[in-house]
Amino acid sequence: MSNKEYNFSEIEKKWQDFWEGSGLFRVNEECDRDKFYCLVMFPYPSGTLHVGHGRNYIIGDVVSRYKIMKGFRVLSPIGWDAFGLPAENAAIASGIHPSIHTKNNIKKMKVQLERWGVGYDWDREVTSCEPDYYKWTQWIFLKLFERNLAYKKKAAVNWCPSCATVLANEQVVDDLCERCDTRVKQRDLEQWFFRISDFAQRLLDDLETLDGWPEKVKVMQTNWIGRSEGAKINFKLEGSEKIIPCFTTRPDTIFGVTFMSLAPEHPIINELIKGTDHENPVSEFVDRVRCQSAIERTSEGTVKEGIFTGRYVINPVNSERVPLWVSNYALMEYGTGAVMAVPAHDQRDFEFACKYKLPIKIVIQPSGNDTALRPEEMSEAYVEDGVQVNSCQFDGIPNREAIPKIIDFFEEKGMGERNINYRLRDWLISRQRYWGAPIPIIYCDRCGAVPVPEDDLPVLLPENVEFKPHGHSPLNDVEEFVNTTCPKCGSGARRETDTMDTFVDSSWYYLRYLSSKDNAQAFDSETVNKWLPVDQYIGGIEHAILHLLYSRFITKVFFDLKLINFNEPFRNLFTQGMIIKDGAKMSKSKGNVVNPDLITEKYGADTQRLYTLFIAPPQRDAEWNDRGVIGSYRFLNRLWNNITEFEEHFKNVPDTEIQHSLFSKETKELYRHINITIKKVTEDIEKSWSFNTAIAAVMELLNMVVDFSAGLRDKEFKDEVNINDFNILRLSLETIVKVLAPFVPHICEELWKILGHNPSIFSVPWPIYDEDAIAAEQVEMVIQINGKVRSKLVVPSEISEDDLKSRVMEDQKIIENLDGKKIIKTIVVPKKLVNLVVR
RNA sequence: GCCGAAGUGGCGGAAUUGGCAGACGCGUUAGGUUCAGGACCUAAUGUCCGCAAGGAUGUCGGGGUUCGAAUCCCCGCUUCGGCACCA
Repeated sequence: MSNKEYNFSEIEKKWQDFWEGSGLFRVNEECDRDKFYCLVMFPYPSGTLHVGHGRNYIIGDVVSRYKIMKGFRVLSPIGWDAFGLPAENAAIASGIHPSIHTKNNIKKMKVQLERWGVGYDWDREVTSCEPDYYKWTQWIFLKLFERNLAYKKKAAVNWCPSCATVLANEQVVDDLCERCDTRVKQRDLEQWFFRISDFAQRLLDDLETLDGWPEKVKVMQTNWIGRSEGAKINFKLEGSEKIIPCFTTRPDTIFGVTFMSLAPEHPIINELIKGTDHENPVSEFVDRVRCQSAIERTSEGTVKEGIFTGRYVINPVNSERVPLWVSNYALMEYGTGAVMAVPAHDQRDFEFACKYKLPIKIVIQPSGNDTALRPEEMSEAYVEDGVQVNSCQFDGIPNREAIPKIIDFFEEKGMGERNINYRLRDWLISRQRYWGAPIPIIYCDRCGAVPVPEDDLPVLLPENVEFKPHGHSPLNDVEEFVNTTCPKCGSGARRETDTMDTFVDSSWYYLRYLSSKDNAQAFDSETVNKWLPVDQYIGGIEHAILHLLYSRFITKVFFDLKLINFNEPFRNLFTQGMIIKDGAKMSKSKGNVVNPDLITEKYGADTQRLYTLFIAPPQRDAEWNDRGVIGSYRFLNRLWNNITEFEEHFKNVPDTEIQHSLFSKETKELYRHINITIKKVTEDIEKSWSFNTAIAAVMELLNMVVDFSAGLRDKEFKDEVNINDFNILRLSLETIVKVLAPFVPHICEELWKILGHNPSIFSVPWPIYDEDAIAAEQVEMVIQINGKVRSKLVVPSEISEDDLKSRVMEDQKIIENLDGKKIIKTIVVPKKLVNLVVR
């Protein structure tokens, strides 16, 4: 056999041009055949892609091409998440305008994507920084503003000093900026928010409908939304008509309240202390605590601190006077900003009470009361279940049962009500940066914040801007941008100079692909309703909360606006694992980036694709091994050489139907394995996306074909048996080429031609296997004695149990091993094994 | 602390209604081919004992269920991810 290396660069270019020219991936949205919307998360144009990024696009391409062969009309679009900080930071550093920088990067990355042979409908390309895209991002803002889902408020927000902008909660990880790892600070600023917290329950409920999502992502979103059930209880302020409500998940502990904690930001504090002896110390405490960052305030290790206000509230159930404190562990953003403190049954309250010598009152005792709790002996709060004590009419009831009863009691007496709280906060969407979609709002002294009329969209980003990181948007300094007239009253007014979080851009792009060139609307409802939800979404786990939660939210808003008829954007989600190099995630700063261009140059795109798929199951992280690439390259060359050496025969030997009656033992076995392989590959793709094992199965088949073809080499195919043998070889090679086509499309197109067919292999239906051919006539069975393998027997697969047993007893090795011992039990697993239990 | 995932040769990984552990590939070793290198071909390759035939042992550790456990149950350990002063 020849050992040439195939000319991948010529072949790959040729077929990439062919697919582009023949419009393999161009899809007419009017088409009503079986549709399949396959979507990969669109990239941020950072400049270059590494092999780790490649995994995402390669997986998406495998799915698209497989579905095409299965007869689906596949929509596979791509675009660019093109607004964002890196381009602007580059502008500050180098003076190159972000739009130039971004366009250059897009050009480079597009070449990379094409070189991988990943197929897209480029006619649908969207770029989020282009006015014809961000016009509609602004339109979406207006729609939310109309429905009061976009609003401005002053709040303590996360400020990244390095990025010189505010960040959403989701973009702060362990008190660090998700982008640049700088420690964020708390600042009181007036900012724009989207009311995502109004959708908390729906976002939670609909997770249950997402059967095609990884459990892990659903758990993460559930945690992030953080629902807790409980009650809101009204405490009267002593000496006032005022009520201070507080939220609790443990209304069963209401009789154990011994103090109340207010968040330092609580608006009532000032009036509580005004003119009293407590005014100065409490104010000082409040000011000091408010300077701390969120993490200093809220981490578990932080020492609890507080100060007495001098005032009391009244516990509604027993009229006890409850001292009112301000403490650093009460958060204004959660619940009502006031905590009813039960030191006996809450660890935080317990620590606080110990520190300030506040009373501890037990209201729940462990059941089986041999070990009754006593306050003076407690070293930590008792947070387990038990039986109510010191709780008047509720005494003796198990606390879990008491909860609804106590809430009913509150509701009857007007003391409080059922209540649910969520951890999810509203989405902070304004950014003090240039390179984003301007928020379409105009401030007028007379009319307030006025939305830009739809007809005036887009609010264009001015081109000539000075780039400096100074903590307010560079747009502030552009007079002709800022100064405008009020759309309502016509008097002089100023534009909003903040831009939108880029996650707003990416929260709706999957809709725009369906009408990327439509100048009259963001998307066409009818078309979108036909093609969405997305059948398969593929992307990184890092978006488990951010992008995927925001997109679900925006989809629900559109649903409410009756713009779309579906509630969830992505029916199936696949999160691929990271490619690791030298034990770490690839990054420029670590210098462990593997450049795909070098791999493609040396071995070709198909090799890179094959290795990326073969390296590990796609959902798992995998270590990139440069040596491993060569194995994939060898395999493709082996396949190439085994087909091309018979090229003449494929032309000359008539391609007659295979005659089963002419099968020899070898041909029958090969025919059987052809069918086994089709089955295995199909099931691996369909059921579990186990591309690595699918490819391994094809490798096994090729190994078998290589052995088989050795016997046919140099033969002339003249008699009937000969021709039949050759056509089995032909069938096996054609099958290999077909089932490999989604993985390594270029070489398969070329080999399909060499096998004597017209292009394209993607117009060929996915092969179907013959179930009957898979059944073997003979099987090898393992013979065990006491669970240890002692012999193996080849027997007819339909052998009777009696025949099998007598064959076992005649086996020389078994006779030796039995050594006269007594057989107590015989276990027979048909077609697999026989186990003799002996003593 | 709570929730979740994972742990198998020198390496990536395979095997799940419980039934031959290590498919496939990398690496390594030996041989062939080659002026040479690479490439290619053939064979071997978990560990230990043995010239061999063969035997023992082996899937993070310890128990258990079973004729039989990588797989099921219990108790631990390690790694990774999420949440974490959210009342």
